[in-house]
Amino acid sequence: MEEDDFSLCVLDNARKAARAVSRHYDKLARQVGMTAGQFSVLVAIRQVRARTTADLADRLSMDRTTLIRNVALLERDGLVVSALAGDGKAKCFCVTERGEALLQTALPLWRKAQTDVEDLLGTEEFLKTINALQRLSQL
Amino acid sequence: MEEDDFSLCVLDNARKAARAVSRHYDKLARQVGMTAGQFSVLVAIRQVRARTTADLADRLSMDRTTLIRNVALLERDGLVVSALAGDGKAKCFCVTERGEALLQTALPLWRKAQTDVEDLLGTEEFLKTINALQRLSQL
DNA sequence: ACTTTTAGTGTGTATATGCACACAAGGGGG
DNA sequence: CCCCCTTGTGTGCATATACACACTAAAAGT
Repeated sequence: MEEDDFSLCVLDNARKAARAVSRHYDKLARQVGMTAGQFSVLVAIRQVRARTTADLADRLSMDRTTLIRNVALLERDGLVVSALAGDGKAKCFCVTERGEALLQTALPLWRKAQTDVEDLLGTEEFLKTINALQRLSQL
Repeated sequence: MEEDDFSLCVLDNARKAARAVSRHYDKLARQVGMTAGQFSVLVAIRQVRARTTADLADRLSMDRTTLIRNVALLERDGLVVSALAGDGKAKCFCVTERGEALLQTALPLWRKAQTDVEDLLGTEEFLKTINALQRLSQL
């Protein structure tokens, strides 16, 4: 056990980083009445008109059932509507006008958060870090 | 909005990475009846004999109240005991024999998980990634 | 036509996370 | 002595996360 260096534990470091980042983005997102996670899902729905929830979950690298509950909160707040697709099985989601408006007020805050990180790391390191995170996601 | 590149969103990428890493480590940890997070806390308690919960939470970059509930689960399972320190306010934690035994069975799995990541990234990139995660934690 | 497979949705349970808040004890001023 | 401040602990609430499981409907096999 003595030869184990837990300061190199990927789990610890990944979760610490995610917690720190989430806290930072969350503080900003809550200024406009959402959580950081809700912002992420809202952007994802807006960008990719996913055909199924499983499809959307894949793109977010999130468990499908986690996504379902996240979207349910967005629907509750009137930011998103869901509808059954023609075939009667699949479900599709759309951002409402209110959701779109909220996104617009949130965007400047998101940009600030991004530049906060860029300022902390420097532009070059920023891009390398994003790349490292993307490679970890493939695990 | 068109100029925003959400594929560079630090929040998304950090959370995706943390979810992927957590899933990987969790699969292994559950083979010996714990979650990955519980393993982390157990190791932390063992390594640093923190004087207070706030102290321990700081080292894990975790909210103090989150830690309290995590430790409560460890106590419930008999892996950790807590005791009030002499001054009557602070609390200290110790890993029990059972907790130590469980740690020993979990360690080979942890080492495997670490080398899995190292194999995915390569040794040099592995160390750079850990470093990037640590810098993100400072946010 | 009936059965099986497949692709999709949703629920139950357990854990994790953190903010707001309340509570408790010791230590100084007044 | 009492008030207040600091330093601890713990709870309530809301959200996030994911595994196991159940349900539904189209599609395909025989």
